[in-house]
Amino acid sequence: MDILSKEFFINDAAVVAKQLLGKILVRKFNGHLLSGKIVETEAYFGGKDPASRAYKGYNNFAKLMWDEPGKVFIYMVHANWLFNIVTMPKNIPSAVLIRAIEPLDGLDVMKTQRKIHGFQLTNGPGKLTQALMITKDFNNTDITQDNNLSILDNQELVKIVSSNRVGVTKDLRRKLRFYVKGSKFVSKL
DNA sequence: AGGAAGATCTACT
DNA sequence: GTAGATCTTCCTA
Repeated sequence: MDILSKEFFINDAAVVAKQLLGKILVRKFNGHLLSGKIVETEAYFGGKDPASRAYKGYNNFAKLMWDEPGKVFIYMVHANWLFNIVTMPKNIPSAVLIRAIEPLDGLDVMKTQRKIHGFQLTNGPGKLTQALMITKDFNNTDITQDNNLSILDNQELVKIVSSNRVGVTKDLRRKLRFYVKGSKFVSKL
């Protein structure tokens, strides 16, 4: 399986969000290999999107959304790191939020990272960053390069369900949340 | 210095 | 299932 190329992310955020479902997120950490299948994503745009960090125009905080496709964009919300990947060519603000993965490798390591026990390992944007040790340190790194964080292509076909985004009151008309149908690892049905 | 940020957990009905 | 308190960092005043 190959690492997703930069071209993969030069596309509409909603398109990339859908295509990311079923792909494998890989995190190398301290000699361990942690991986999981992406089962839930959300698309975020720029000025037209009230729920986006880029809504109010260019600012220091969300400036990475204007950066090159494939860049990692991490921000803290309510004591949780949220993991985004920038899409679209440079200077067009847009990104995909990874909301949930299905754990594949390194389950035991993930469990020790997460504070609480049980099966709720990676079924939420803040939970998967905890489990995979993704922090602000990854901001601005290129996910299309071979480093400690990358996404592998996967031929597996998944059934995609779209819905409204989670936790967003001022949402757009479009359905911008996507998840794998039937997966038990999504944050919410 | 203050506030806002669209998540998580716990405790309840 | 839902609701409310609280978590931590960064930006802007």
